[in-house]
Amino acid sequence: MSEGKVYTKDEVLEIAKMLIGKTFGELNSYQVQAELYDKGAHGHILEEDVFQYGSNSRSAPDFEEAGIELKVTPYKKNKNGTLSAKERLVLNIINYMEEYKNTFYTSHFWYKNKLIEIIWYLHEDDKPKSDFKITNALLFSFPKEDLPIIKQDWNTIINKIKAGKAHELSEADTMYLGACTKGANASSVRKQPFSNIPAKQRAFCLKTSYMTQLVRDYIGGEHLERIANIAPTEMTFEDSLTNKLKQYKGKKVDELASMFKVDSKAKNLNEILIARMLGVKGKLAVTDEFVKANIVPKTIRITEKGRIVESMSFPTFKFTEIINEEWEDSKLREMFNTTKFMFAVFKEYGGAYRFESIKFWNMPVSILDNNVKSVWDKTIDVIKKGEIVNTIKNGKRITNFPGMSENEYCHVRPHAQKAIDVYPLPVKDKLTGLEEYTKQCFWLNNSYVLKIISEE
DNA sequence: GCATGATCATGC
DNA sequence: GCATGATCATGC
Repeated sequence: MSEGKVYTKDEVLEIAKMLIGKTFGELNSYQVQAELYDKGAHGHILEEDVFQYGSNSRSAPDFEEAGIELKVTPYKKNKNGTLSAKERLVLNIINYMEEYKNTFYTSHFWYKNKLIEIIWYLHEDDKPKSDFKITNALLFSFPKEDLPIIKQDWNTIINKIKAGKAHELSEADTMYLGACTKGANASSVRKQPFSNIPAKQRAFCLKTSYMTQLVRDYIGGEHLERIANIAPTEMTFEDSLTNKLKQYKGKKVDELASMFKVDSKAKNLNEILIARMLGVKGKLAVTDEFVKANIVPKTIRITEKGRIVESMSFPTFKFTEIINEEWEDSKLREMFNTTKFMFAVFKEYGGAYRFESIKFWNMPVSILDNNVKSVWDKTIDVIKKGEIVNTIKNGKRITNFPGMSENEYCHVRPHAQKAIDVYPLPVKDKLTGLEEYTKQCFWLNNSYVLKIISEE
């Protein structure tokens, strides 16, 4: 914002209200600008804060007197009719050298973002931007049930800076408030206070998953079940869940099933049991907290011999799409970079599987950008060269895709209903002449998952 | 026993 | 009909 009028809170809200129902094209018109100007809204505000998405570099909130930060952000309608945020909501840049000196309530983050006027517009793929329409405005402050988690997230980020690990920050470290990269490119780095290693420039953000649920809640009126009796005040969210589950440690699966009156033949029995142990009636994966934080629950069984039998699968990739991706914004990197996992461990001893513990985990950026990337690189190389099948032995096609024995962390393997369940190939496979191939996906090695579970 | 290709089962 | 989480089958 430049020189000029000081706006009160009411005036800001009035301006926002007048924007609803207008397209960006209309906002650009002289007539609408004049109309808004008459009603007390300075045309300049629209120009700088609506059209430029409030991207000023001031440290104060956009409307300093009113204490309001203005954000304009897109959402979209999915094919199945649901709504989703199109992006994370990027907030202020994290000043590594200064922010750690504060407490949450004296932080720069809180000063700038405690009150945000969120203006939503509907993004439609097939339309020019000038036709996108502003549909909703909300004066947003963090809901009291979310605030404890936001505080923890802020602390998690600050603690990593204090530990000299700003360069290891990942958006998936936290639940709602993330530290996302922000800069012209990956080489936008800055100094950090407790290490000589330059760290990527990052900004606080409300994660895409958080914004999606906010859109569904506020615009769509869809509310989700919250995890019962969990009030993460002093304890972290993970600790409060762990604490709640402690009483069930060592209980046999069938004991738990009868305790919670769950049909013990259910295929996803262990998943249901974890939900019930936490007091959740529906699915744990669609609780308010898990959805907002993009936490994916995975149940894991450890055999009597201390082994996880199966590796962990992920969605299939399309051969024709993956070869056109850049690693930095590839689907695989995006998934591991924004997803937190909750491993629920069941251990076999005394002749039965028993509940053991849970563990939250997200992939360290260094493993993602080195080891996982190399598997991804090799996969693309194999597809591009048309060298998928190496040999055929006993009717089975032995592939050149990176296998489990080549990499400590992950591998590529079929993931389909049948071998004939295929995706097209961009390049004909040299040995077989095939133009399509059995669907594949990236798997986390069972040995790696075991290592994660075993780490203190 | 384990790596790897292949397939099952469920739910949307 | 297919995505996804889960699991089977076989040969080295």
